[in-house]
Order: sequence, then C-alpha cells, then structure tokens
Amino acid sequence: MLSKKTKYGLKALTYIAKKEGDAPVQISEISKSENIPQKFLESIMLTLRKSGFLGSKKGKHGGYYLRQEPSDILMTDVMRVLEGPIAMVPCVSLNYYEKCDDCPDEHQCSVHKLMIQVRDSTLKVFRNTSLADLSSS
Amino acid sequence: MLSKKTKYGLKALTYIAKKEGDAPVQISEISKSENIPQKFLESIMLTLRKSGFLGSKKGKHGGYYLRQEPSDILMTDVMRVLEGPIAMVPCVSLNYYEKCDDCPDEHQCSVHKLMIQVRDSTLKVFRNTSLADLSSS
DNA sequence: ATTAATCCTATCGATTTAGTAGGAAATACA
DNA sequence: TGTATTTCCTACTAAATCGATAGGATTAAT
Repeated sequence: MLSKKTKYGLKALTYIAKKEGDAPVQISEISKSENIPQKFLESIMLTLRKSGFLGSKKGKHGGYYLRQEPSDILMTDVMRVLEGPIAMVPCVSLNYYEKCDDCPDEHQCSVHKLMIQVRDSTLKVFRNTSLADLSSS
Repeated sequence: MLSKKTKYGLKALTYIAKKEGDAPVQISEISKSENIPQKFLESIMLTLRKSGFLGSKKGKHGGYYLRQEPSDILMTDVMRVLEGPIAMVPCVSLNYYEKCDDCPDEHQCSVHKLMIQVRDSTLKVFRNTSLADLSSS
C-alpha cells in the first residue's frame, strides 16, 4: 500500500509544479486545495525540503518552491524519500540491500527471483516518469 | 514491503511443488527446511487451503498437497490471497476498487495515473509467472 | 489406545501509520 | 517597533497491522 504520506507528498509536489510561478506556495493553500490535513502536510513538506526537492521561505509571503525543474525530478528519487525502498524485499533492494534471515542462499530463492522482476518493472515506470509528467494534464 | 506471511506462503507452495509426489507434505517438514516458524506457517497453510490452492489430509501421514498443477497457479491469484490487492492504492485496484476520500476527480489525479502504470507493470509480471516458474531451478 | 497430524480461536508485543499539539523562529509590512 | 504570517521543530497519541505464540479440539493411521 502507498502511504498517505507519499500520496500527499506527490500531490503537493504536483500542485507546486503546476503553478509554475516564482512565488513560493503556502502549505495552507495546498492543504485546502488538495484536501490534506495541514499539520500532516507540514511534516511532509519538511521531509521534501530536507531531502532537497523543495526550498522554503519563512514568514509572510513565505512558502515552498521547487529546487529543480519538474522534468528533472524523477519518481525513483521522490518515492525513495517518501515511501522508502522500491523493492518489496530488502534482499532485492538496490539502495537498501539486506540479507534475509531465513534464506541460506538467495540465488536459489523462488521469492527472490520473482521480486527482482517486480522491482525492475516498477523501477522502469519510476525512471520514466518525472514530476513534469505528473503535472501535465 | 512484502509481508512475511506472503514470503513464507510462496516458499511453502514452492516447496510442495518441487516435491512432485502424491503424498501430502507436512508443515513440520516445510517449517524446518525453509526456516519458517511452525505455528505461523500453520496459519498460512490454513489460508492457502481455504482459498483453494491446497488440499489437506488430517492425522498421521497427513499434510498438504496442491489442488492444481503448478503451471496453473498464477502469482496474481496467490498474491491477492496472501498479500491483498496488487494495486498500491484502492482507487486503481481492479478487484478491490474504492474511491479516495481526498480526490474530487480521480481522472485528474496525478498519483492515480502513476499508480495505474505501476499496477499494470506489476500485474504483467504476476500474470506471466506461475508456481511452476518459481519452482523450476 | 496412542501418536501424529491438521484445525481453530484467541491473545500479545512491537512497529508503523496518520495524524495532533504546542510553541519557537523568521520575515513582511504597517 | 509591533503584529500577523509563515515555516520549523519536538513530542505525543490512537488505531491498525504484523509476526508471531498458546492451547487445545478434531481427525486419522497403526
């Protein structure tokens, strides 16, 4: 399941990308427009800023803005920050690899092979999709 | 994340498929061979039996056996039973569709579009993989 | 009878999820 | 200078889910 955090985060990024202005966008505006609990969104925006996707400005007329072109923001990166590893099991994760407790040899594990396929097909989608794609339409 | 339940369930099915005999396979045997807690596996086998993948025989020399040929057991079906919906959001689920609270119009939702792509690519893998594929090698 | 197996219900501790609360710090503007 | 507005930060919490475990009932073979 996709977490609400990720879903809200993606919607917020899309909202900002669609605006296409220089002026920072406020949490309150996004929250109202996208039906996202404001306080929850606040913490999500913080995550997105700390991971480099967003810049922020405090105080009156402050808010958040994109730090890269939407076409340069790939879903692989956004998903990893918001949702965590793309792989469904740590033993096939490219970025967060971990051995399974129960597997003596993962190359003989049937689940392993299946999950590599799932990982690769999902990765293909995320690598081929940028924020620009999400916000166009 | 793939749940342990699903992982163990897949391993157990693979184990039984590899045996290729008529004799039922016992939980204790699978549990030892695959390093799965026996009591936990017990409840998983029950699920797999109730959903029709496995048949069982009680008492001495009892155990579990496949009710279909491995090549007829598709990952789409196994995954749905063990892990639940394949889609990452209910609003793109083929079998468990549900509208999102926050979306006025899902056809304009950027997350929706992305998740349809992920669902389709994952589905493609699961539809193309049977238990026979998992157990060969 | 005894043993060996599945069947069934209930419970439990840990973790994760989806928030909420409350205030500090910075900024714009009158 | 003061006030309103915004992000920033830490901590907390209720509910759900996960990964089991416990204990016994039922069924079948020998």
